[in-house]
Amino acid sequence: MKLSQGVEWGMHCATLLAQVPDGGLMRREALAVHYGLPEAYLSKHLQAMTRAGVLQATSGPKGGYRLARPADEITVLDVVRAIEGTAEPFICQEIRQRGKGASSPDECRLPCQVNSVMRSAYQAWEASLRSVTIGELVTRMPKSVLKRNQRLLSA
Amino acid sequence: MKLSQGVEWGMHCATLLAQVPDGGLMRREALAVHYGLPEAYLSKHLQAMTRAGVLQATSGPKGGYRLARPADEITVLDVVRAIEGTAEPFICQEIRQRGKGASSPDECRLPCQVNSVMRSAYQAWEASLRSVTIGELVTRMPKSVLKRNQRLLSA
DNA sequence: GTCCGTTTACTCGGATAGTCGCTGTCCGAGTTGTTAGGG
DNA sequence: CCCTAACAACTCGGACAGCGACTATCCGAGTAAACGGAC
Repeated sequence: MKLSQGVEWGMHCATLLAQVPDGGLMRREALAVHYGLPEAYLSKHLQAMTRAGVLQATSGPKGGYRLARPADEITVLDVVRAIEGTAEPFICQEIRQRGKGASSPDECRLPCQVNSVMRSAYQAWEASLRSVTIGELVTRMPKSVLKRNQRLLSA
Repeated sequence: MKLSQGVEWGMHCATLLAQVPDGGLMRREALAVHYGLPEAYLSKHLQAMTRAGVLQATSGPKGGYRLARPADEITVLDVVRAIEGTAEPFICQEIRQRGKGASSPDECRLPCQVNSVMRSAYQAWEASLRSVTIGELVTRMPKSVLKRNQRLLSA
């Protein structure tokens, strides 16, 4: 139960891209420099976010990344799932049906309660992440930071 | 973001130990056979649960494991944390303070919003797991299974 | 001056090693029941 | 017959390899701008 550090990178990059004026782009290197991250490895996560449909990439000169949708329509969960994948953290292996004390298939009509509890917790986690958008995160940032970013991004 | 399979093993073993009459014990081998699990590896997880204070181990002949507390006072979260550890899944590395666009320490008086969102989601996950006890899981099991276990455990 | 083709430089994407933690296994330390001997 | 002490067997605990996933990096494929020449 550990999240990849790429989640933090992806989240901050998404919030930064949300501050880029209108349809502007931002190069991979600019993102890396802004947060002091290794550019080569950051590309791996940006790539994943692009595949997941969170970012949109443009090749060639004047190319770069942009948000694929308005920042208010991208949830934190979207970013996390883009980087961490969509697989559930708990995978029930139905050990109740194995071994000496195995339950019959008839007794397993109802889903394994252990699995149900774990799934409920996961859904609560997802719901919490889904309730916040990238756009909201931007508005919560200190105004001095937003101003500085506006200045840096226009240059 | 992936849970160890040991969580499933630990959960089922805990529910089974909750069905042992009064202060009875259960050997490691008996637990492994009941669910068809490799005894050697299962010991690793039982060990962790013992260290965490969820189980209580007795050495020597007639030894074995028992629940350290009444089943109604052991939450699912207790078992999960015993096996997975108590470290938070998201560890904020404060990249907002690094790089060209670094925020000043004064601007970081408030906690990183990304970190706050991730922590809230984790707390929601924990709350969900804390709301269910091992005792409750036992009552939700099919009665035919409980009967069979009673018979197997008395022998 | 305008249009077109070539060149060129720049961007992202995928293929490639390195390292940490979970997976899987074994044997040793500690404890308790047992048993043999003496009183 | 009872008590004691050594023995033996059984249980859990920690130390030891194996493997997959995240970490970290590089170079190549593709693209669009820029430039030079022809009309």
